[in-house]
Amino acid sequence: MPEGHVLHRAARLQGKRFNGKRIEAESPQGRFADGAAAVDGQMMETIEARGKHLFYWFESGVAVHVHLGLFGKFKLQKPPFPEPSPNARLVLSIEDDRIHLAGPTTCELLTPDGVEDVLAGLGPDPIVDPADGLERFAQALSRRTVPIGRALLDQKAVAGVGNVYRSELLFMIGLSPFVAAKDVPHDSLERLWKLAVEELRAGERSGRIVTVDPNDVDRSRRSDLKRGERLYAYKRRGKPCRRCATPIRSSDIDDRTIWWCPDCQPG
DNA sequence: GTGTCATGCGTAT
DNA sequence: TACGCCTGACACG
Repeated sequence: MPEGHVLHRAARLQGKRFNGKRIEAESPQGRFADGAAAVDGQMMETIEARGKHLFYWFESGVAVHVHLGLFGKFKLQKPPFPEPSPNARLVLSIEDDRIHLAGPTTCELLTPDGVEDVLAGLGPDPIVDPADGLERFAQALSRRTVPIGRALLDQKAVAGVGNVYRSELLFMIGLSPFVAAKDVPHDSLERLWKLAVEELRAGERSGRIVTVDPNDVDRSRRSDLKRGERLYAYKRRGKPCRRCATPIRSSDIDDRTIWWCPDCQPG
């Protein structure tokens, strides 16, 4: 589930194990062989996430930049380590832990300047910039005529929100995805930002996206929610809205599907 | 077994 | 706007 929370969680959990350790790096698949060779045997200094991007910083000052795209996945493995699958782009090992990365859109070696270039293309990250991000978020949207549902996927407006969160956040504040971004009232943008902060944080902590209020599904605790009970709108086309029972609708904006409740999100 | 779809995004047209 | 890239889960027969 590679929206921003996944990368922040990976940075935290992997960092706990790997920071300050000398690592072995290899690319069984071969497509990152040169990069793996360049960092093999180096000390891992820190692991940082920003939006949907992850950076492994090494003692020589270079960074490995990973973007999972739609398919990429990390696995954390413990000894005895299984044979790396042949499609593993990158495997980072220390004595007691191993990071196994397969299917990323991006896995590249960058200089600090290269990292700066990536970061320059990103807007505020709700997890990194909870307090001062709102102003930049609102500014980025203030002149955009595109629908808010589309603008939320623009990583330059807000870094880390993906297709699940955009449907869920808009449902939660009762805003139609089709309103032009520039026409969204400031107090709605503020609620949207604050909710993004809360929800991405919750996702980072739990490792899954759960937006429903337990009262809306008749369960006592969020963590008890089963698959299919955790979201309000995403992938629920035709199913009754959890708040008003109107069938959830879906449509495409720029070739990505968005789901919404026509009654709770008028417009 | 085969086909479809997906939590993303860059590039070409 | 369309396509390509990359993998895995699931529906269907």
